[in-house]
Amino acid sequence: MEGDGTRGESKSVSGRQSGRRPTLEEVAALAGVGRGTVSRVINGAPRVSERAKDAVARAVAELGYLPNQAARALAGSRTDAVALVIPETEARVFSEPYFLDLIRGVSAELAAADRQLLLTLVRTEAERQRFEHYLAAQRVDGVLLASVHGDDPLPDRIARLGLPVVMNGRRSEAEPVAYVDSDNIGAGRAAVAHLVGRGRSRIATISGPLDMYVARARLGGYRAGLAEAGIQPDESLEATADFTEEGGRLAMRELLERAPGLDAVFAASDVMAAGARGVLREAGRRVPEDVALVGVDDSTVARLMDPPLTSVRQPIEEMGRTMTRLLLQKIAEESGADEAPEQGVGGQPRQVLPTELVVRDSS
Amino acid sequence: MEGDGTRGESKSVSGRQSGRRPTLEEVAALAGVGRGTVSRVINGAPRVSERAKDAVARAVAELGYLPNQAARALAGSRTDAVALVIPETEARVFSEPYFLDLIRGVSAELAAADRQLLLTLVRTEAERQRFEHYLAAQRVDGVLLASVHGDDPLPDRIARLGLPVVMNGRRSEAEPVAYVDSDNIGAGRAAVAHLVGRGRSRIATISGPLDMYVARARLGGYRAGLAEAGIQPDESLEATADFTEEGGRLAMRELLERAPGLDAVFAASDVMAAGARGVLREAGRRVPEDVALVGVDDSTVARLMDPPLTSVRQPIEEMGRTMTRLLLQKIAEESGADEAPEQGVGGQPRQVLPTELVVRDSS
DNA sequence: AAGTATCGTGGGAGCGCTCCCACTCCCGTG
DNA sequence: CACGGGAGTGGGAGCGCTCCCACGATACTT
Repeated sequence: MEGDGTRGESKSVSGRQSGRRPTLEEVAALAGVGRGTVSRVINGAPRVSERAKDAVARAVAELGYLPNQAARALAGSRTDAVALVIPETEARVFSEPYFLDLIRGVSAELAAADRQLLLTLVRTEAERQRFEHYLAAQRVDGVLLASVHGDDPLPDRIARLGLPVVMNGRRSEAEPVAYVDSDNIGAGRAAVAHLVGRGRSRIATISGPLDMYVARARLGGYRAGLAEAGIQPDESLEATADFTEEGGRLAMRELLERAPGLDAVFAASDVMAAGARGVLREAGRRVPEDVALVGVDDSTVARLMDPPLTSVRQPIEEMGRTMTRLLLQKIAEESGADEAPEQGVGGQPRQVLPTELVVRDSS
Repeated sequence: MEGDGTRGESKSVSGRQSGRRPTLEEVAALAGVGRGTVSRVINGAPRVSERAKDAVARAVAELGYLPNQAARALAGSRTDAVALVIPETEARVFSEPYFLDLIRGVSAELAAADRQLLLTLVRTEAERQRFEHYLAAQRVDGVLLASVHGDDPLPDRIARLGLPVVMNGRRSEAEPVAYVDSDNIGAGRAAVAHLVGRGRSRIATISGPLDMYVARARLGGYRAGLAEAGIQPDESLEATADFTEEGGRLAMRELLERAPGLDAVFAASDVMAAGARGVLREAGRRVPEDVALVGVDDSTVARLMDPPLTSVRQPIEEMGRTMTRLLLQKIAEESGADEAPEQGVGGQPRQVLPTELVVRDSS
């Protein structure tokens, strides 16, 4: 059928330059150089004369040339795209703005490097399968993985496919895969130090699920903080929840029962702090007069609480940027293997970003 | 002698140079058919014999064949990718979970259709430029546009490029571009009807910025609701804010001053309601006893407020799904132009999804 | 001076797919 | 019993790019 005309005619609308989109070949012709030279200029390859660079630049500008990504990917076997994987399970677990901030950081950094962001939310096992197919089909150059659970095999599986990976958060202290995390231990310590500074001594904590490293780290920080202040640890002051509001509520009830004399609570997330706050109110404890309260995340929730919640801020967007930078670096090293002199043996890059206490009225 | 050792031997797990992926050609060879036939089977083209279909399916399974997307895109001039554009300006404006929910819906629907999601956050003019380049470079088959401002030229510009577009929300009542919106007028009406049912009669409203259709629509719904209840409209009961908490605070102060006798407030977003709630507390007005409060979005904020906020829920994720479905349909129609189903003359598809009142303690 | 390393360059050879034309069957028809 | 025609098929011709080899020109050796 000739009826396939869509191709030619829909393009003629853009009209401004000659109908079709210009190709490398046309640029080369106009610049009076060969295809190879144009390609080198476009890709910033080293040995090209100034004269050629100039001519090509002019031709590119005149024709409004834009490289065809598909052709590039086919010929160069790379995609200029990076996947950001978010396991939906955790979307509830962390306070919502978290992922948006992370995406923001990743997106910005990727845009700056002229890379595409492929967002993949995997919630079901089926979607996970599908995603692994994706990877196998080499549709991306690398993978960013958001908050992974303690026993998630995905990171290793991806790494085994030979694809560069960087995670947000880690699965354990000795994480073998490259990651960017925030200083969760520091977060716990800072919170406790602050509470101690406010004259509190019966400081309880509501931690996250202990199969998550982030939860263990914050709990560890809490204990370290107590130790540093010379306060005896007391197991009856430690309760475990699941990062949800309801979990925070339950844990707080438990704590009040076990240790009615507590005068402060460090909740490992703002949302859990919100739950705790409700229970405290029901129990007739004033915040901060009777019980001081500190959360983690510095999310909207913290600001909207009554009283506004003191919280440990994580540099989420910055984590997104950092992990992206790390990944791009790994990708670059991988392709130009000879170009990576400093890289030692088997050492995966890891980075831990500092957290910061934001003091409000709840403490 | 097949010197090609297709199977088994190239199992070196060294990682770097992973065993080559099988190509169409190899599948064809194994299935004992031609390339064309395999392509037809893979793409579900019509006239292929059952026998051939079968042989190909078997070969595909055996080799673990996955089509190379880049090659597909190059040869077929389509990308199987869709861009979701979120203008960052509004990220603050709407309550945060909004976009994540939207992304979730889009992502799910796209995954089901085996399409890639390209997320693009444009915050600066520079990023906007870059994005338009992207589009011009035809790296996507279509574009989804999230909450666009009243005077944004982007939708029209994209449409002019000949790319299918579907927006979330609209710029005005007579939106020329295809869109999916929620029933904002209905939201206002429902809120007012509910408040009237609770015996309130001096019902105020805090609306969003009136250059946004969504704000005008909710305000319109509010007025319609009053009219339906036979209540005289009163301009001193209408205040305008900007969808932020601080804006809600300012508007509430203004309202208390202008109309101290008010007994209810319909805020056009939960976040603004939260701001208003603070002011009411400072002013010694109890919620809901003295003043009933209703928001819109049914976000986390609503649940965490004290008392929990009655709010009009929008089906955000469903909007994401719907707009994606619409877009995919447009894309399909565009390529297989003769297939165009019921779609009439020049009419862009539009859909308005219902909202739903979630009653809590604030009213 | 000739020889050798180096730079800058053009262009052939694909990358893996879709498109489409040509071809073979094999049916029904006149 | 030849004939037109549709169903089913194979494979050539690219899509626009990168890779890489070969080549001439320049620069540096000895």
